[in-house]
Amino acid sequence: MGNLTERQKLILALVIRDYIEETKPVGSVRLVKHYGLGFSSATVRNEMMALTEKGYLRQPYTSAGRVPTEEGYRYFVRQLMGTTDLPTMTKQTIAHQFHQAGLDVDQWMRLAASVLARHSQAASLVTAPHAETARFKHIELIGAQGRQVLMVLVLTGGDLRQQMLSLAEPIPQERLSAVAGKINLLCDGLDPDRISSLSGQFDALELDILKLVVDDMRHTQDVLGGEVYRDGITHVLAEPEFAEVEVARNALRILEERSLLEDLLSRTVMTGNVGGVQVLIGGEGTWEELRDCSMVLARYGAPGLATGTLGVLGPIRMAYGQTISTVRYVAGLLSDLVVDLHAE
Amino acid sequence: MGNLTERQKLILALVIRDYIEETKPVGSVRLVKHYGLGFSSATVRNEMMALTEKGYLRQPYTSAGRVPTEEGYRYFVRQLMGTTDLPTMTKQTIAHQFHQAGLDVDQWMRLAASVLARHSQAASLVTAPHAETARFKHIELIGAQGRQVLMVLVLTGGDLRQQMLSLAEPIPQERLSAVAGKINLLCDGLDPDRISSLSGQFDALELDILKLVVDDMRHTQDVLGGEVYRDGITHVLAEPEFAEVEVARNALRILEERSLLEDLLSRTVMTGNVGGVQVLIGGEGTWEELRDCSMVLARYGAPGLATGTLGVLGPIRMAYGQTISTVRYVAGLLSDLVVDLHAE
DNA sequence: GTTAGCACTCTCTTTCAGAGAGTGCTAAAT
DNA sequence: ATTTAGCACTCTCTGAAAGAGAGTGCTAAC
Repeated sequence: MGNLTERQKLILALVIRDYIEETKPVGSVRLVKHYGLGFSSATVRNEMMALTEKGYLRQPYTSAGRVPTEEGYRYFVRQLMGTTDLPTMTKQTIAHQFHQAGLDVDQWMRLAASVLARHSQAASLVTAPHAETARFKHIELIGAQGRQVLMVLVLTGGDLRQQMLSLAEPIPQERLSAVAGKINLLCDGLDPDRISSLSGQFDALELDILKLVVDDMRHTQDVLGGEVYRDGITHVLAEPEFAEVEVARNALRILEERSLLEDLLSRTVMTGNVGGVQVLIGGEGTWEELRDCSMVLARYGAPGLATGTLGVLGPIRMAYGQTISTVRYVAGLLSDLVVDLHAE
Repeated sequence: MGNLTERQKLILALVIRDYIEETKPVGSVRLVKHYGLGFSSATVRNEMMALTEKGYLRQPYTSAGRVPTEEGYRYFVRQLMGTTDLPTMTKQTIAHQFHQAGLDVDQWMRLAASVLARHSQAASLVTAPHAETARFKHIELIGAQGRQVLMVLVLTGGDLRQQMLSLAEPIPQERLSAVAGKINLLCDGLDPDRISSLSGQFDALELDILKLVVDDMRHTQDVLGGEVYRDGITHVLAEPEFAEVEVARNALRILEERSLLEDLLSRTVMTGNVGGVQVLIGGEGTWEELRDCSMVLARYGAPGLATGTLGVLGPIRMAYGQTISTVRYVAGLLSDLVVDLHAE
C-alpha cells in the first residue's frame, strides 16, 4: 500500500474535511480554488488518482468527484488528524453543567448523553457505571403486605438492586431484619462465588435469600446489566445518509437492541483501557449492522471500582476530531465523578 | 355536521380499513369490487362526496381516491370501531411472557415496551409505576468511604431512590443507623408535607437528612419521576409516512424529550382513569409535535398505591383496533402485577 | 515533475407525451 | 326519489429524450 507523500496527505485531509462539510463528492478544481492550493487542478487530479489506487478515495461513478473510503477515514483518524481538544470555553460549560447536577448518578448519565448528542450532533449512548466484579455491601429486607418482601441489595461501586420476593409463608419483620443482619455481617465485601461457598452457615430461609442475592450479583456483572441512556436519535435522522429509511433503521437497531449492543461493547470497548477512545468506522468487516455508520466509544470510571461505557453513533461522514474530543472529555469527567463518589 | 346514514358509516369504515392496509387513496370502483358491495361505484361516489363534505374524507388532489381525515379516524374510533379484543392465543402468549419475568419491575417494563412495540408495529413507551402521593416507608444510611453516605429511600408503592450524600464531617455507622432508625420510626407512612411539619423532634444532622428525604419524595411525585422505557423506534421509521425525515424527527422528538412527554402525559392520560385508553389522533389542535402521528395511551396500576403510563406512537394511519386492544390488555396485565406486588 | 487543453463520461434536471386511475356531472332507469 | 350507466375531464405518474454541468483522464507542452 506504500506510504503517502506529504502532498497526498494534505489532499486526503482536505477532501475529507470538505466532504464532511459539504456532503458531496469533491472535485479537483473546487479543492484548488477553495483552499488556495499552490498547485494546479491537474496535479491534484494526479494525486487523487494515486489516492484512489491506494484505496483511500473512490468515485461514486466515473468522472465524478472523490469521496473518502472507510479506509481513507481510518487513515485520517489514525495518522492525519492529530489530537484535537475541545475549546476551553466549551469544556468549562460542560463541566459546569455536571457540577450543577450534584451527586445523582441518574442525572449524570442523562446529562452525559445529552452533552454527547448535542456536541457531536449524533446519537449518544451511556451505560451507568458498575463494578466489574460485584462485591456485596449491604442487604435490607423490608416486609410489605402478607408474604411479600422487598429486598434491597447494595453492592460496592454503588450498584443498587431491588427485588420483590414472594415467600412461602409470612415472616415477621424482626426475623427479616435478623436475616439481613446476619448476611450483612458474614458477606461484607465478598464476591458471588465466595458467598456461594458459605452455604454451610445458613438455614433454609437464609439460603433462599442468599440464592437470590448471588443471582442478582451475577446479573449485575453483565456488560449491560444496568440502564442504558440514549439521546440525540433525531440528530442522526437529520443526516442525509440516513434519508434511506432502511439505513436509518439499521443504525437505530444497534442502539435499540440490547443483545446487539452487548455483543458490540464486549468485543470492543470492554477490551480496551479506561480513557482510551475507540473509533469504529463502518462495519470493520465484523458488524453488518454498522455497515453505514461509525461509532466513537470509550470506557470511563475507575477500574476495580466501577466502570461504564459511553459513545456516539453517527454517519461514517462524521466530524471525528470534534466527536472524539467530546467523547474523551466527557469520559474523563465521568471518571472523575466516579472517583469522587467512591473515594474521598 | 349531521349524522351519517348506515351506508355512509359502512363506506367510511371500509375506506379507513382499506387505506390502513394499502396506504394509498381509495377509489370508488376498488371499494365496490374488493368488498363486494351491493351497490354501484356511482353510489359510492355520491356517498364519498357527502363524507368529504362532512369532513371525514378528503382527496389528496382533484380526482384522486379518498383518504380519511383526522376527523374521519376519530369518528371511526369513537363510533364505528366497536370494542375489539385480542385473540385468546395472543393474550395467553403475552401473559405467559409476563409470568416468566417473575417479580422484577425492570423486567416487566422492558417486556411491556417490547410487547407493545411488536404487536402494534409502532414505537412504544412505558413509565415505571410509582405512587401519586409518595409515602415514606423506610430509609437506610450506609456509610461509604470518608464522609460519603449512600442513602436508600423506600417509599410505599415500591419506589426506590438512592442518593449519595457528602456530609460535612465523617459520621460513624452506628450513628447513621440510629438516625435511620429514628426516622423510620417517626415517619412511617407519612407524606412529605407531614414529615416537614415534624421538624421540631429532630437534631441538625437528622434535619439535614430529612430535608433530602422530603425533596426526593416530592421529586418522585412528578409524572415522569422514574425511568422511561422505549422500544420499537425502528418500526415507525419503516412506515411510509415517516419517509420524510422531518416528519420522523418530529415524531421521535416526542419520545425523546422528557419535557414534551411530561407535558403530554400530564394533560392527557393523567387526567383519565386507570384502565381507560386514550387515543390522540394528530395534534388534536394542541400538540404541534403530534401533527403527523397518533398515540394510544393508558394509565395502569392501582390508584392510591402506584400507577404508571404506557402507550404507543405510530402514524395516523394506524390499526387502531389492534393497537387499542393491545394497549388495554398490557395495561391490564401491568395493573394486575402492580396489585399482586403490593397487596396479597 | 507540473500544467494547460480537450475530448469524453456520467449524472441531474427539465420537458413532454401518454397511460391510468378516479372523479363529478348528466341523463336514463328503477 | 334513489340509483346507476356513461362520459368528459383532471390530475398524477412513468419513462424517454435532450441539454446542462461537473469532473475526469489523457496527451502534449512547459
